[in-house]
Amino acid sequence: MVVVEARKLAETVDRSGKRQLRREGRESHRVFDGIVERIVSGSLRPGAKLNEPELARDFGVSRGPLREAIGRLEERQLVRCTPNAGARVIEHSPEEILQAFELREALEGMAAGLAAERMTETELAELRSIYEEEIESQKSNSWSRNFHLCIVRGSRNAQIGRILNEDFYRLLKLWRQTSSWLCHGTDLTWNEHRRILDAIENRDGECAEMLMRRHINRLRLTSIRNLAALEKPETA
Amino acid sequence: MVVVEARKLAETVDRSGKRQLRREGRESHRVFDGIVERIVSGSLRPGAKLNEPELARDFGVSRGPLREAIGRLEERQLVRCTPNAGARVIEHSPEEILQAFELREALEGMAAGLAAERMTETELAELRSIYEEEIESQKSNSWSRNFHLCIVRGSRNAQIGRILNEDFYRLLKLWRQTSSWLCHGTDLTWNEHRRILDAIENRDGECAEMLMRRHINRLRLTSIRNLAALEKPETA
DNA sequence: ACGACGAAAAGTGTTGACACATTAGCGATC
DNA sequence: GATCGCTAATGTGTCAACACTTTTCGTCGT
Repeated sequence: MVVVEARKLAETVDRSGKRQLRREGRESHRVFDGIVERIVSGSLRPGAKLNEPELARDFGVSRGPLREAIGRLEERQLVRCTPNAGARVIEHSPEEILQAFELREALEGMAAGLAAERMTETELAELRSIYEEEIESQKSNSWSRNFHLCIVRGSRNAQIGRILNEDFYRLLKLWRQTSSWLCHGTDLTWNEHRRILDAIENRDGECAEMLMRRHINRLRLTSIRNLAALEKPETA
Repeated sequence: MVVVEARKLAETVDRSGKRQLRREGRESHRVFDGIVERIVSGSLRPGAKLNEPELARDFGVSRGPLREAIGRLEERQLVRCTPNAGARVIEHSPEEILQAFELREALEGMAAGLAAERMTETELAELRSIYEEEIESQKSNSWSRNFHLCIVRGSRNAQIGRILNEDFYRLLKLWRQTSSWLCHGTDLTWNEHRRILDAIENRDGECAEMLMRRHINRLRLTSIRNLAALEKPETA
């Protein structure tokens, strides 16, 4: 009896047009993407608390799908949960960020080597055009990612691509929000990119890998210097 | 009234000792681990459906935490969800598995190089004792992982370690359940391990990385040969 | 005034129920 | 006899409510 009552009530609410269930897949995905966006855009700073009732209200869902999304975020190392205290946006130490650059060196190095062997002529032309746009616009910040992205795609290795795209590049965007010492593109970048492009065009996998690893290692070392200068400002 | 009834019932159930809410963290973690165990042990075969009501009953939880666990599993690429059709254990093609070995080559190669520079004398002694146990027991299957694991730990890079431990090694265990063509340890393994150990003991990072990459690449190439032999059995 | 205690508020972890989708089973039709 | 359509059963996606925990804030005592 009670159940029937509840059901009738629910149906009435539905008929009134308050909210009909949509069939466009799962809400938890939308919420996941939304929270990722808030994190990498800086709207949710590292260390910030993820208030479940508030977020649920923001995204117009109940706490069920929201908690699903938070679980996914924790699995992706974007938030950390503490028992009975909820989730907070993860805070990475400089050491962890620099370790991630070692990881990136290994992955993008391998990717460049594979790309040199596996890229099609069409992809090669695209890579060259990306490089030329990069030079022209004199902006390596946003376009640099495209250059690297194009090479990773060309490696024909979805496993490596997934880690870089869905883990590293996402975190990089976040780190740039908060860590000013992280090395951005400089004049050196373009020359390094040119040499990498050249190696790939010559189908020289070994050389492409070496140059890519040097390129990323230089970014890491420069970041370390920036960090040291930041922590010891007496040299200024 | 109804609510009070439900509450009293719940309390009664609790008092009877059937199941009181524990404070040891979240159920979704336990369920996650449980399902991972079922997947890597072969109890849940690739392609098998994850029936939510059934699994919920098995683990003694409701579907809330269960769905949280499934979301985490999907994020870890252990299951794949299709809208309104639930989750199935992921099926990796041979190509994907072989790509993962390229990923492993990059990561473990880097890890070996870093380990050569960073391992303490204590860790080095441990690595040597693992190697010697491996020789003695003439079993590289189970111990090989320990040898590799020890090197990864010695690299002092938690980012690389996390991907290998929580992604690759977990999947490797699963793949070995279903893909007979995957290369296991052979006589060659011990000699390769010996040379890697030697390079690390000599603090020769470059050499350690090269040897580790060759080692893993050989596993990949041997697996490819096994696979080809399996698909073209006319040569037998 | 300041700190300890305790009640109220807010938040987290979990549950059972509901709306919609898919699937399986059955009978009618050709 | 096989196929198509309908119906019931099973399953997925979501929600609101509940139990317990943590935090907040007001009160009291010193």
